[in-house]
Amino acid sequence: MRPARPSAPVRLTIGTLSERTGCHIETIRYYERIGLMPRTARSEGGHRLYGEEHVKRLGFIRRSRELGFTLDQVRTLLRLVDGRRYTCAQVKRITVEHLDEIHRKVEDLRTIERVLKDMAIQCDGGAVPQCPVIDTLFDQAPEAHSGRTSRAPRKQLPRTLDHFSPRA
Amino acid sequence: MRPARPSAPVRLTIGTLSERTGCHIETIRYYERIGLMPRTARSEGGHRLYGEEHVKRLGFIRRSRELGFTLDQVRTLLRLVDGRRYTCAQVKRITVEHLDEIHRKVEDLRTIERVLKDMAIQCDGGAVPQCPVIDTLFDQAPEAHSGRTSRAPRKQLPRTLDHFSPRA
DNA sequence: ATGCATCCTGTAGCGACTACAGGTTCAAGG
DNA sequence: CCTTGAACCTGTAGTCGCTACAGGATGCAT
Repeated sequence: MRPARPSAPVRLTIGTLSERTGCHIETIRYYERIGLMPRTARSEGGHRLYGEEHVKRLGFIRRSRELGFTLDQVRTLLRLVDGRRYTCAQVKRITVEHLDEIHRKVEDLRTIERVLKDMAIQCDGGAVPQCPVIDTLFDQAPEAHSGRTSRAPRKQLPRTLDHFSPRA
Repeated sequence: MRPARPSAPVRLTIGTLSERTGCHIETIRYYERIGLMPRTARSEGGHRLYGEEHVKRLGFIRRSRELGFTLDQVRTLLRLVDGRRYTCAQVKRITVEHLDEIHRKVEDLRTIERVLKDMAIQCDGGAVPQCPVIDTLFDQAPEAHSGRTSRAPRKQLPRTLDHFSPRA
């Protein structure tokens, strides 16, 4: 885990760091620009040079992103770690909050899945210019601010479209 | 459903259309700009004027969006409808494709949910600067292009982060 | 010396909106 | 007819998390 000879620090190029972490070069530079990764030492010609600590840090970021944390959440987590003044309670709060959001997304998507399935099941897939999906999309009015266009109670759909955008 | 007197067509302002459909004014103008909504007649002073057909069309768009179709998919659907040369088979194909993607997202999110839960469950939520979540995020290396940093088989996580971006 | 892979900075693009700034029009009340 | 203020107009920039260039400099092997 720890380098055999601390007197000869490993110097990695951005390409090597990219390979080691699976994170694109452009993304690494982007993370540096927005302050998630530190500005590193440079070679004479200005190329970035990294060490094992950067592999670790970038791994942390990437793993967090894989779990759906936003970069803002990652930033918060890293600040806590960097300051060494974090508590398990703080980290748990962020995690549980995020977990709640994931859960909500899953629920919403499953509702959408159900509605779409119901619609698709009525198609005969025929060559006729008539389709129950189109009819349903036209006739079931979306939630209006006011007005009573819908006559029958509809299946409850999520009010927002957040599942398809990066952030609420 | 149909207007009582076709000789006196209903003329709605963009604000009224917005209220009737629940779609923000800016979004309506945006849809016009990208060609999803037609350029309408204007008042003398240049204000947009809409009729019932626009309420219907915008409702279609909004409902489709609520079900997670992309604007590109909506555009395709509308083109089919507009040309009156669509078949049930075409529409069904688009729907089922979309359904598959929703299903994949649900699966991925549920995996993430499981992993996060496993992590959170190990926290005691204490005031100590030590947390299993942080440890896990640091130690479990993300998928690397090459290299054998991970020693134990990890839970399979989705390879991409598409669930958190608008489109693949 | 030469080639060429890799690196650099800076900017623009993606999707689907949202949020202004800075101006014009509309409709109602006096 | 005039004023007020809500509603409208256009155009541009910002959001998130990257990705994809363009146009050039560097690093290293031959």
